[in-house]
Amino acid sequence: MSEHTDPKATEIPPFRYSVVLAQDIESRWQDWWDEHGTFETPNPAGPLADAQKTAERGEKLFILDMFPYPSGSGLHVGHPLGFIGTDVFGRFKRMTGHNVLHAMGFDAFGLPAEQYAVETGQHPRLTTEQNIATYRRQLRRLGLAHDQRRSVSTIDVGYYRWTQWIFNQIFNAWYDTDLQKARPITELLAAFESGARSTPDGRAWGEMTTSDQAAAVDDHRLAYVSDAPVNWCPGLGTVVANEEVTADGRSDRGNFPVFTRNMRQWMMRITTYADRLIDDLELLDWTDAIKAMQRNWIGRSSGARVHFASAAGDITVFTTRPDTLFGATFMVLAPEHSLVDTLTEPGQADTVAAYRTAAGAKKEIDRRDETREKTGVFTGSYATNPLTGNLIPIWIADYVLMGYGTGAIMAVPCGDQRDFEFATKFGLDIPAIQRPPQSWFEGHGIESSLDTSTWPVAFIGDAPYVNSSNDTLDLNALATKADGIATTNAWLEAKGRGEATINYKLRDWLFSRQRYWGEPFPIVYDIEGNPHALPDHMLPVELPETDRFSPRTFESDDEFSNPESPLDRLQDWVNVTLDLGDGVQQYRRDTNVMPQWAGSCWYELRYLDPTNAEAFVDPAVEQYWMGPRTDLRPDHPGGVDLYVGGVEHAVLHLLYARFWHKVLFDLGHLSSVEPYARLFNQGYILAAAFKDEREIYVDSLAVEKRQGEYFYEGEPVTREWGKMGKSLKNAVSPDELYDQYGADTLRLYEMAMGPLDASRPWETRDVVGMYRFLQRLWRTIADETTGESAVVDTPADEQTRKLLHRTIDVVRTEMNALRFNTAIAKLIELNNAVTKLPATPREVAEPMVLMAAPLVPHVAEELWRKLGHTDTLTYVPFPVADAMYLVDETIEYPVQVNGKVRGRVTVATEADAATVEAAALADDRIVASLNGAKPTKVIVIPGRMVNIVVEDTIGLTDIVTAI
RNA sequence: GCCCGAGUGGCGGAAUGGCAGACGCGACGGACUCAAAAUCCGUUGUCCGCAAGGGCGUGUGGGUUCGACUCCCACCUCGGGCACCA
Repeated sequence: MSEHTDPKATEIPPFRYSVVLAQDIESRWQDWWDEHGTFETPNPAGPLADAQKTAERGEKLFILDMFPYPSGSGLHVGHPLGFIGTDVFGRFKRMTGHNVLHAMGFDAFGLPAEQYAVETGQHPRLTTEQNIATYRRQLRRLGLAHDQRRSVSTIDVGYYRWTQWIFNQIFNAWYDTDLQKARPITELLAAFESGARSTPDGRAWGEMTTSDQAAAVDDHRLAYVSDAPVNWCPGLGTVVANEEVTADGRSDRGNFPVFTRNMRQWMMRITTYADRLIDDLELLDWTDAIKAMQRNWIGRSSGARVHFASAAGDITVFTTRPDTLFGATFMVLAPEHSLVDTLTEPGQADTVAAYRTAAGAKKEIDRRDETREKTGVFTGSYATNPLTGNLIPIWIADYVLMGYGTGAIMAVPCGDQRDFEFATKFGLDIPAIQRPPQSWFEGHGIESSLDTSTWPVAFIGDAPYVNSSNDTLDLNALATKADGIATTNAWLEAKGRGEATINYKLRDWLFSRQRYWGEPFPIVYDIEGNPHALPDHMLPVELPETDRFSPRTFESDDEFSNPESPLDRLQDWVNVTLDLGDGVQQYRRDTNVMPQWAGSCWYELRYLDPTNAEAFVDPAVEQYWMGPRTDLRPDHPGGVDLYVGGVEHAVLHLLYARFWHKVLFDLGHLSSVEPYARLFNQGYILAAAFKDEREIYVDSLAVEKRQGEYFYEGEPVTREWGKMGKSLKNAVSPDELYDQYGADTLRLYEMAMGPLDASRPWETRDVVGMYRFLQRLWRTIADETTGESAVVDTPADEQTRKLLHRTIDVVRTEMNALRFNTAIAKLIELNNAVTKLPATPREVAEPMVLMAAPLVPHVAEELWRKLGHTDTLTYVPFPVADAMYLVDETIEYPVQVNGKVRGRVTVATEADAATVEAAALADDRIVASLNGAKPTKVIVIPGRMVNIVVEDTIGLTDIVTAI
């Protein structure tokens, strides 16, 4: 001690776990792991193969994070929550005998990267690569145990070459509805040629022109060019998928208006997979919430198509209640329905035209302002109800949507609330066709009556039919809705007036974008405009270099502008001379690019075999990592063992990726039916955000708190909680935490603040608690003055040993279940107990370091070294509790009287119920509590507790009054 | 409107039929220091009580049970998703 010369110099011991020491430990171990390839995971075959190592490491386990989009603002502490969680789990599993595959790539094509590049005037490749470098640096400092050799980016030519290859697989496939699977298009062609399959118009194949033949085949492709209504977004200068349009008709990126326009675009026939995408959800270990969102998005409903005769020919409607057809008294078409022009009588032409214009314009304004008041106009025409033979008026109204069903409905006003409101407003007939139960009338406070003019609302449900018969069909005697539907469907089919069908909300996936920063299509068009997939040896089609990468955008409300693809400007690139088997010819390249979702549809597969130049993945490698685990469950679908990511991808990414995976499975390229066997949604990190009086967010870091009020530059601001991020100006960078505490503290805090699937508010001031714990843990094992090990080789006392083994037991269970917050609490308890010992016994120190290792790997490695070990602890077996120390010789039983704990007794562990009961009744405090009252019943739960039931509570009341 | 999920101290949270509030933050008290920071030790749901001890307490109201934060019914509040889907 030299306090006489410079007291301050000696105040902090030289080897205390300070942030300086933490940073030193962390950078040294990160370098060490890299140098030693610690986290390199062996494959069973291919370039990364090491059969011996694969066997040694144990059972395979594939852990996956939703890979990040490298944005220009870098990481904030909310991003790595899931990454840390999977890292802790992966490290734990490595120590319990698993060959863990864990890698991290980048989803780097797409609109935001391009927008960022446009804003900064730099080429998107440059900005994207810079952003990736920033992400890599920030992620590396977290000490994540990723196999760096497997880190792929969707923008790598070696990656998107295979994205293009997969596109061609999909293009060259069709869906066989009999076999319910995709098959190569060559098999369809063969079936047409042989006559096994009849052509669309019944002509013999040989009599068709080449162009007609091509069209017949193209009509079946799973990727196809279609001239159909799409979502045109002038503000972005591109079309977007249905899934990218918000409920109020705007783009989810940029919030620009979106217009429905017919355009020639690439589509993917995802609708053919609708049933399998719903049904196979059963096989997945996903939350019910996500499954419900997917089911809801696909929107399967069974019903019937019914054909109504009219002057313009048959009009087909879709209904889920064909049994209510007797009550259909009018028909409503969507304003955009193709038969509206034909059906409109001259006298109604002006009214109808005006309504259609207004309905079209309505899409441009914010739909939230729309009132729910029904509007509509009569066309002047009538259709025939096939059951009643009655002529029913045909109306148009915007409550009928062109995009669902057939864009036309039969209106049953007594049984559908919307139709009821419409009929009421326009004075149309509302005959009752069901007798609602008495309770329904009572619930609405009206007399039971079939006079619907007394009804306040439509009746929807199962009830006896009335007025539901004609000469050949009678529903009136049927008991249930199911019977009514089946009977009506049979009648419709027999008469050729309809058929049972299943309808879906899901639409085909609009797959092309008129932007620069994406995968080019591996497609060229011949002089007749027919698309041809480029053969494998012509892949990749590299994204051409240009400095004119900005898309042509338009005024956001310029509905009738037309998209201009940036690639269209590169005519030298567009026009090519190729030999595709028919001799050298002129072709034009497709100038669209794929949507951002393309690259994320299959990245997990490329992690498996990132350097394979012959195939997108080696089948043996895919089988090893993704093959169905029928040892776990007979119907296991295969796929990633644990997929962790945010709930925001519940529909888009997860639906698209499942679709591609199933196509590749059908075509024989994969052994797994589903890509992600288990999905875990981590919560968000929330942070306080502050708004000034203009409702504008202000920089959270500059907000001051005074007496419970918040101020920004002296002005009062209001606080709210939101997802951490740039837009709310409340992002906390991990760099700040590295500087203040180090990465281990950040990791530990993020895991300790709550369950992984719950959102939680970020509180920088709480972080210090985990920092203090690491200091105490360090001090338990290392001498703060010398930096040497402080553990002793004398055995631990019995009590400490028991605590250790109980901790091991719980920590193992909790880590397996991804409950890291409770595992951490147990480790803190153990360490706090050990702190009170005169010295730390090695038999406690070593397991404690190993248990902490998945959570705080850097400091754990350092302590492991201090304990005399020379290699990384990454593959050291995780401690196993000795059952011997999990039981005590005696147990303390809480003793309740009428459910309230009044005392406790200690008895031998093996004591039987009678002994425990006797001990409880003999306890002084219990005797006092009973105050002479006779127990009517004594419940002894072995190992748990005793409850004494006293019916006569006079004794107890006496005690209370005595006090 | 429909479909999910959640309501526990000042705060984050723990306990999934058996001792409510583990662990952490904050707060309060103490040690060290000239002092402060850092660190360490102790107390901390709430009310009554000098204390021993007791009352109350998991959004609200019922129910099941020897026993309910936990299970059931109804309601309230908050968060998320879908939304004129025929």
